Amino acid sequence: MKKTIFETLKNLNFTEYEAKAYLSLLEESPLTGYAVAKNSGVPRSKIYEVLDSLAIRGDILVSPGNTPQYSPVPAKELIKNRRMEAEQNFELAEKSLAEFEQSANDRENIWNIMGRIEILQKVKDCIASSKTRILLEVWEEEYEELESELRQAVNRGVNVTIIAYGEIVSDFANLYLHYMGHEITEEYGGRWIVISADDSEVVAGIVSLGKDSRAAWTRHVGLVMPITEVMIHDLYLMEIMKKHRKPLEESFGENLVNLRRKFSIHPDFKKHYVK
Amino acid sequence: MKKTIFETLKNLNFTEYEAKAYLSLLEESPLTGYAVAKNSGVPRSKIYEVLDSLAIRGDILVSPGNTPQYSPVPAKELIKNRRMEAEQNFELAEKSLAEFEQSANDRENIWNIMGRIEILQKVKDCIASSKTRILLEVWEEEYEELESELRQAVNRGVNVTIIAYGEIVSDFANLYLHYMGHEITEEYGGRWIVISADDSEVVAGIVSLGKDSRAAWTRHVGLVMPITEVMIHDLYLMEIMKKHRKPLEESFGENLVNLRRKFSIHPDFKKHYVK
DNA sequence: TTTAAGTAGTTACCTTGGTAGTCACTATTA
DNA sequence: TAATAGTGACTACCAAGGTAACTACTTAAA
Repeated sequence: MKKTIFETLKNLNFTEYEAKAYLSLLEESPLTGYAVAKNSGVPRSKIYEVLDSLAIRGDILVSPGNTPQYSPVPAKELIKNRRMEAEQNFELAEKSLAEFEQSANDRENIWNIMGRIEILQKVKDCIASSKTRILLEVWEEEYEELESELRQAVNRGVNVTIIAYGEIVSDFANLYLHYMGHEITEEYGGRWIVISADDSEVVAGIVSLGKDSRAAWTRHVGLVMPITEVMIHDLYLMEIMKKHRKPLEESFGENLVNLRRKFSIHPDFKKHYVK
Repeated sequence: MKKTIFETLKNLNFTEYEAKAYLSLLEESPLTGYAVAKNSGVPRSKIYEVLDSLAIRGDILVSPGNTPQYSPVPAKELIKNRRMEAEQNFELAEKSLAEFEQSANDRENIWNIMGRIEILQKVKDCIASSKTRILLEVWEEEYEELESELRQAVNRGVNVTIIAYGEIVSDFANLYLHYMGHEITEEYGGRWIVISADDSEVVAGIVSLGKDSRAAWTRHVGLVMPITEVMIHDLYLMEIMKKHRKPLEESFGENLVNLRRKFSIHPDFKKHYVK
């Protein structure tokens, strides 16, 4: 609980000492420098430079006198101010980086994306810039984070087809579900994501390894084509299954899950990716 | 020009090396690590850790291979991502600091505010939280920055009276102008600002010294009352002047500006405040 | 009235980690 | 061979964190 507060304050460019001092002032104020040091755990020998830097930034107020008193700017105001500063900086950044409007249309390279958040961000960008068709193979967990982007794409007139693992519901996309219990989910060795946008751009990779998740993004025809085709074949298969499940199950033994299991990736493959 | 770009990137938590590497990738991509080092001026021996940290943050993309290629995430996307992160952090901060809703209603202390921006921010907060009446003595330069807050206050039903130095126009407030040429402005030794909100809160100080500007904020009755009264007296005087200018000018010589000049603060007073 | 304890503030020094900067070394490729 | 590509081992610097020892003043109890 308290850890999150400190983390949050550090993200608002507080140092540890500054965070401690500010929080103890929020709890009780006004206080003398000595008292802030005592309550916050910041060494007395440091408290005045810490309070000074807070005062100069406008995060606390100083009441001068023989023993000055310190008081915090209310958290709400502080956040409001920080937000405005940040917004200004973003606008400045947009202006000064505007000249670098690049096409970056290389059909030769394969780009590596590290980290689950980054991967999902790239997938979102893909969806957002798509014009005609999206094929998406995705797990329930990731689908939830992509739903609003997908809905927007559909509203733009993009044809969205989703092959999903898990129990998802969608009123806007063509949906194909790979039903399965949770036990089976574990066996897969991890969740992956594959997206093909406008048959010209692909992101594919593992997303269940947190920071160690890896994906590739490419416009390389030699990859876009086969990956897109694989998904299309999967769709064929599912259409066939829908209509002819019984005869197929009979010919492959008691169920098709075992067949799937036979060809699946060995769970140990993870070890190659996780440091 | 280029300095601002580096400054801006540093504010988006780039290090100097990271900024150089990213900018050179924006100018030309994809590049090998070696080429990035060459174009950007980052030492070759550092370029890979720099590019790694950029890649892990998702600011650039890596195309693996015998000699990996690097490509930047377009500036627009980068800023969009940063903005989302920042917004999330602000919302988190608001939640975790919500418990510290303090009244901070001390009528005993006088709080020192350092820096022009911080002072104006405090004045804005005062205006925003006012309920009944605002008396504001202000220069044209500062008035412009406060106008929208003042307008909102009036729309809330707050009675706003402004004593202004300079040529300002306002269709919503009671406005009293101290007309004067620019030569006279210089003589004052600096611009000040005084605001009294709801007769219970006062901010007063100098705002023309940039970072060295100083102001006091207080709810101390011993200060709020006299300061508010001084402004009211100023208003009286201006009303009187409006109607009886001629006889007064006759009794004090050719004009009243000279009288004002006689009693004004000596310009050297600045030296006490500027380091 | 001296003593001890608490309050208030300052000076000096030390450690650590991250960033920056340099040199020297090995491969590989054209 | 020269340019390209990559690595390891240093040094320097600074901000942040951390500790110790000092002065000076006030208050309350022995």
